[in-house]
Amino acid sequence: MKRIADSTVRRLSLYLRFLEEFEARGLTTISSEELAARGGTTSAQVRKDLSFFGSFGKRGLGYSVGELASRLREILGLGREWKVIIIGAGKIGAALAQYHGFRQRGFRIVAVYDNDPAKIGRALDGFRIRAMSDLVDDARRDPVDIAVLAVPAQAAQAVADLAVRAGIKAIMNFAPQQLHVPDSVALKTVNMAMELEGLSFALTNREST
Amino acid sequence: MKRIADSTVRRLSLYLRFLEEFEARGLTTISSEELAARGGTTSAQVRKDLSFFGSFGKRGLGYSVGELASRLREILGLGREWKVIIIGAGKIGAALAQYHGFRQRGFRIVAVYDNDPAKIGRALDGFRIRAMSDLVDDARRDPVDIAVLAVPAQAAQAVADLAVRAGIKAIMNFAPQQLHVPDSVALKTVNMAMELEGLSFALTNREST
DNA sequence: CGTAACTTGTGAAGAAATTCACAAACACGA
DNA sequence: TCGTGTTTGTGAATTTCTTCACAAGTTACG
Ligand SMILES: NC(=O)c1ccc[n+]([C@@H]2O[C@H](COP(=O)([O-])OP(=O)(O)OC[C@H]3O[C@@H](n4cnc5c(N)ncnc54)[C@H](O)[C@@H]3O)[C@@H](O)[C@H]2O)c1
Ligand SMILES: NC(=O)c1ccc[n+]([C@@H]2O[C@H](COP(=O)([O-])OP(=O)(O)OC[C@H]3O[C@@H](n4cnc5c(N)ncnc54)[C@H](O)[C@@H]3O)[C@@H](O)[C@H]2O)c1
Repeated sequence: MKRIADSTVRRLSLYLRFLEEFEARGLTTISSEELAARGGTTSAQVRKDLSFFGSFGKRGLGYSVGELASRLREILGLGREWKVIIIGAGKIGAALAQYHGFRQRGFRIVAVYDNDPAKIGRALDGFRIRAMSDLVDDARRDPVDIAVLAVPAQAAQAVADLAVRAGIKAIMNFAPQQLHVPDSVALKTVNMAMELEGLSFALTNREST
Repeated sequence: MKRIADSTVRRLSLYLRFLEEFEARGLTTISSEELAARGGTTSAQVRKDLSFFGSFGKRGLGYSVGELASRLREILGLGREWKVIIIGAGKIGAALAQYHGFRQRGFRIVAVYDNDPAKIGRALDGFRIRAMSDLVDDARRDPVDIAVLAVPAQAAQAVADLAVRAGIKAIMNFAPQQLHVPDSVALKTVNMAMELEGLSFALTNREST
């Protein structure tokens, strides 16, 4: 199978979001043109993105909203539930643990970890915060799919190494730190300072043509 | 001037981060090769990225860490202080308001807004939470550069419109919602659920070659 | 049934981004 | 001063991504 670009996957997520909106409004079919308009892209792009995975539409008519949504869920691997742990019960970790938007999409937070003795054992939105020393055993007993890292930058690499050792296969990193993980582990880093710098660049270089 | 790709700007941010690390360690010169190794890219890429803005290196030697860092800061528009407001004093908004990593990089949070009467007037990390009705007047009196949106998705577009009306020139959006703003306003959306879906896709499609 | 109006799926063209590859510049040691 | 070993800056080649454009399929309707 051909390698699918990151940007394609990102757009598929977006399409799914729009389809769910349409579904909620009771619409049953949608054209690539309409889908493109919402997503700020072109109808050819939409069709090309989908064509990597098959042909889901009907010529002259468009796509069945429900069917395309469920095909996209399948493609994105959202048919199942993913087990997620959060490491670092600080400000960002707590916000994420309490955020219910993830569960709706099949990402179930199963535990929260921290290494601060003052936090371990305390409750956080229904979770009792667990010690880092429990992580490997816990994950061996009950495998975890994704680890969300919300620890300080200096600790991030060591924590990532531990997560890898615990058998975790994907990491979403919020620490402003470039992490190194084996190729077999999927990694995404969200660096908010970098996003702000992108805005700063845009503001600074607006006047020039 | 040629249009600079988003991915290029992103890498420049990254390079700057590494340079600051090197600077802290007291190193004075660095080669594109070393810079590339940290960033997971190639030396040619590094040199090409920089070449859009000038030639900052010395052949046979590499780049002066301090000088390149300050050139990058200039390019990214980090020479000045940017005024930032946070709209939505919920879990994510509070985490961001209390996060000191932004100020270090020249992004100064000047106010936090919310529309919940129970929250307005309360203190949040030194800020008194202000009412949405103050936003336009406040911003007219004392212009703001960037608005960070941390409100529920349903409210996001209306809040963005208000921010635009208040003269804000850049928006960083955390709501899982596609926003429409005039071309003159820079927009970045961080959608964490979409990032997770990217991991889900990677995990699902790992076995296939 | 025939035709008009749509819309998909996809090769081919075009644009953009990345990598290659090498001349030119420089440091340094003998 | 000369030769050796580096490393930059950049056109050219290559790869990747996006857009174009159109045949083919479908519906609607008289
Ligand atoms: N707060 C934000 O808005 C924000 C924004 C962008 C990025 N970040 C990044 O997210 C990370 C967390 O930020 P925060 O504001 O939540 O910080 P925080 O200090 O509130 O929380 C960090 C938590 O990690 C725990 N911790 C520290 N070392 C650990 C280790 N080795 N193992 C396990 N747990 C450990 C601490 O006990 C603490 O509970 C940081 O890297 C920060 O740069 C935060
Ligand atoms: N918490 C997370 O970890 C997380 C993660 C990803 C995305 N998000 C997104 O960030 C946004 C905020 O999430 P949260 O968890 O902080 O929610 P929250 O409910 O804790 O906070 C939302 C805040 O916005 C305020 N608000 C609501 N409508 C407003 C309006 N019209 N004008 C001004 N303020 C208004 C509310 O009073 C509240 O204080 C949501 O869109 C959410 O989907 C949150």
